[in-house]
Amino acid sequence: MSGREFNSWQTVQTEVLRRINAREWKPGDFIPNEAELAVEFGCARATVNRALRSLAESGLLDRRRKAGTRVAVNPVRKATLSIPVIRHEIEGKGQSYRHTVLTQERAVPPAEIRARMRTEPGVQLMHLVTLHMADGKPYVFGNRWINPKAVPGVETADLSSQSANEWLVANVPFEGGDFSFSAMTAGTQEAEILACRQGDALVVIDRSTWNTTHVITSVRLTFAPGYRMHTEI
Amino acid sequence: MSGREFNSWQTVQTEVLRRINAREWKPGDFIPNEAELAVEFGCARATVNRALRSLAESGLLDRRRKAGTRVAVNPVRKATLSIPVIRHEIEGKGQSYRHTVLTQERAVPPAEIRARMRTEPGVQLMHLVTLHMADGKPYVFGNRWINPKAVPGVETADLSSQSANEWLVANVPFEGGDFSFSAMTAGTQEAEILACRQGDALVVIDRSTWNTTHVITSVRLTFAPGYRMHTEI
DNA sequence: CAGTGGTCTAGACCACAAG
DNA sequence: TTGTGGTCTAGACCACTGG
Repeated sequence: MSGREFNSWQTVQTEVLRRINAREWKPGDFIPNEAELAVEFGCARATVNRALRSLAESGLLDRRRKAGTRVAVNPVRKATLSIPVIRHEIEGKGQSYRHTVLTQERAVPPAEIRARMRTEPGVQLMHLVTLHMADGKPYVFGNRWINPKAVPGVETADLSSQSANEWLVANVPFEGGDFSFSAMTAGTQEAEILACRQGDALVVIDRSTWNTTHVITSVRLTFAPGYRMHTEI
Repeated sequence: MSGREFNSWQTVQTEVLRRINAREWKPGDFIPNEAELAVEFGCARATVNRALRSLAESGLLDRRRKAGTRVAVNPVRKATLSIPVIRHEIEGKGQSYRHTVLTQERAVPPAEIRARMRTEPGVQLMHLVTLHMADGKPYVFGNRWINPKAVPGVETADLSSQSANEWLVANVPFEGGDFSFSAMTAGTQEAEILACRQGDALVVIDRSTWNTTHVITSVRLTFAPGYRMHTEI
C-alpha cells in the first residue's frame, strides 16, 4: 500500500512513445485530447501538455488547436549539431591548440562575400586568414570577413592571442546565422597551408552570423583531411 | 482602463535575452532566482521557469539546483539539422526523383560494419546498394546494411518501389542514432556510379539508427559533387 | 542543512482554426 | 460557433547539491 501513484510528465511521455512504437497509435492517427489523457493517466492536464509538447518539438507529434494531436506521418528526424569553438574542439580531444594569423587587412571583398554580408560595393571589410593547429599540425584554415560597422572595437582587438572566433563569441552577441557543409578538392594553396596533398578531399564549412541590423561575419573553414563531424540523434 | 499587464513567458524570455545581449548580465554572471524574477516581472514563478528553461535548453543559460542560474560562459551554439528522406529533399527542389536498387543480397558484413551494428561474427545481414537520381542524374549513392533480426518483414518488403530509407522510416520506429559527416575523393567505383570524375571531392554521410535492443541499420551515403547541406542557427 | 530549480495541481481564460 | 491546444496562476512539495 502506499506506493504513491507516480505520474510525472516523463512517465506520460514514455507511455505515449510506447504506444507509438507499438503501433497502437499509427502515423496519421489522432490521439485522445489532453483532457482525456489527463483522466486516463490520473494527472493534471498541464502534465500531459508538457509531455506532448516535448514530443511535438522533437517532431514525433503534430499538434494543432481545435484539430487535435496526431502521430506525425513523416517523422523528420532532427539532429542537433553543436558548433564548438575550435580551440575547445581540439582541447576536448586532448590535443594542444595553437593558432596563427596568416594575414590581416582591410579590403574590399569579392562579390560573393559582398552578397553574403549585404554590404555596398566599395565598402571595406576586415579580412582575416588564420590557421588553427592541433598538436602542432594544421587542423583547419579560416578565411574570415568581418563587418567593422557591426563590431565596433574589432579593429583594435588583439586577434593573435585570442582567435577571431573566440573574440567574437565573447564580445558580439548575435541573433542568428546560417551554416553549410560541403566538400572540396585541395588545390595548391590548401595543400600548402594544410600540409596535405593536392587532390585530397577536404571538408568545408561556410558560416555567417548576424544580428538585427548587420551581417557580423562570414567565414569559410577548410579542414585538414580526415576531419569528421559527428552528432547523435 | 484596462490595459491588462501582459507578461507571457515569451515576454520574459525576450527581456532576459535583451539583458544578456546588452551585457547587463555578462557571461558567467548569476542572474536573480526564479522567485525574484517572478516578482520583478509580475508573473508566476512557473512562467519565469518556462522562459528560463527554454533558454537553458538552447544553451544560453546554465541552471543548477541550489547553485542558481548563470549566463553561459561559452555559448555553444547549436544548429538543428533536419534529416529529410532523400525523395523529399529532391522533390523539394522541384526535381524529379527516381531510385534504383543496384544490388540486394544477404551477406556477412565486413568487420567495420559488424562493429557498428554489434552483430556476431558470421551473422548475415541484408546488404543493399542503391542509387538515387534527381532529374535523371545521379544524386546520391547508398550502401546500406540492415539487421533482419531488428526488422521482421524486411526480407519480403518491396524495396524497389519504395526506397529502403522510406520503408524503414515508415515501418520501423527507432530510439536513437548517430550521424557523421566527412569528405572523400571519388575512386573508380564512385566515379562510375555517380557519373563524375575520379578525384572529385564528395560529401559522405554515415548514419546508424537503433532501438532499445538492436542496431537497425547502418548506411553510408555518398553524394555527387556539388552537394551542400545547409541549416540555420 | 537550506536554497534553488523541477515539477505537479486545479482551475481559469485565451487564441486559433475547423466545420 | 465551438473544441482543442496554449498559457497563466497560486500554491505546494520534491530533488538535488552547495556550503
